[in-house]
Amino acid sequence: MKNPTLFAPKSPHFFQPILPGFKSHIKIPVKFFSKHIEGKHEGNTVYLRSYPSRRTWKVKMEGHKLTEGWKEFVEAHDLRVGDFVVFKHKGDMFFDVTALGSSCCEVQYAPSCSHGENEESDEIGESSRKEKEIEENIETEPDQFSSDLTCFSQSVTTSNLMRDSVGVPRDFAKRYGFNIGRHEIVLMNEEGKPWESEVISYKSGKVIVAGGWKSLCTESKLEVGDSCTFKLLHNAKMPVFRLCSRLPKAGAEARPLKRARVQRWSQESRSKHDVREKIAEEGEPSRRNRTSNKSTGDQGKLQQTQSCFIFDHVAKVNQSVDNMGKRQCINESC
DNA sequence: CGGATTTTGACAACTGTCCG
DNA sequence: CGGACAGTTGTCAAAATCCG
Repeated sequence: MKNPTLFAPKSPHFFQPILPGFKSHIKIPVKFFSKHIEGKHEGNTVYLRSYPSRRTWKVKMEGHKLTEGWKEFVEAHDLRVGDFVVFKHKGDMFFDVTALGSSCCEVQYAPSCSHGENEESDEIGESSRKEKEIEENIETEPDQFSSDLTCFSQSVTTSNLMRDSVGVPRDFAKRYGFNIGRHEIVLMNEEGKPWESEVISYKSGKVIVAGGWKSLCTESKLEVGDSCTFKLLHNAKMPVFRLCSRLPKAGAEARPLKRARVQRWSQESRSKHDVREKIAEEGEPSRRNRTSNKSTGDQGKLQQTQSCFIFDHVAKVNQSVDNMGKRQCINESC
């Protein structure tokens, strides 16, 4: 399935999602690091350049982590959880950096007076980001979702993991027509990794997302008791349920939110989970804990389908990069 | 190749919780 | 307190896989 029209980019790229705890450091993918950096460059400093700031940021590299100076870069560019950052290696440890919002589009910065005027300055200005992406800043302000009708929250439970399916709130399902029939969708984690899935409605009125859930939880390190929020994106061929926020067990418990119809943090199930999780930990006699002996074959199929979606996603990122003026293939993913 | 076995998907019933 | 809703669990059928 090699496309002869594709070729390796002159400037190797990698991209990284902005995840909780991102301010202290960001990791360079090991593969990228060993291929393009390790042994090829002396010193432990990298230089980050960004289009909006038009200045160069000096960041310390410890192992394959960017540490000192990264925080300043993050703050200057108002990077938030759910964003993606594309690093284009221009050589000599210089990276052109592009920030993509959680909608997979390039982050727009208000044309502040800092542009041009600040070119010589060390300050980028406020970088006040255009608030056209309403799903931003999800980790620190979960309440903002309560007004965002394109979002819904669910908890990770032993049951939904076991069945590889997760419920969809009725109101949400109704609003977007998922309450009738079956709908192919894409589940996507914070890093943009997609899983083919389906929304299925039952006669009883229950609506579930079937398939991909377990894989997403595994890949995204979501554990039983964690609560996560999905945002519906309609900008693709099929609806995308993108994981845009997560609350670990402890954090979730600390939020006594009132029950809401669509936007809820599933407080009730959380308390249930506490009990059930203990049972699970002590060895739940699961009625469906038989291990699949066909998993290998199915995984092969799954990987094939996933790779198509990943390709789509990379293409999307490419497009955003392209918008900056130069088209490059991203062949170094994390 | 075909029967036996295992796995998975689909649905309904049950149960607990919340809100009006 | 009852209705609505969501999570869990039981059951069954179909599909997939194994194995002689």
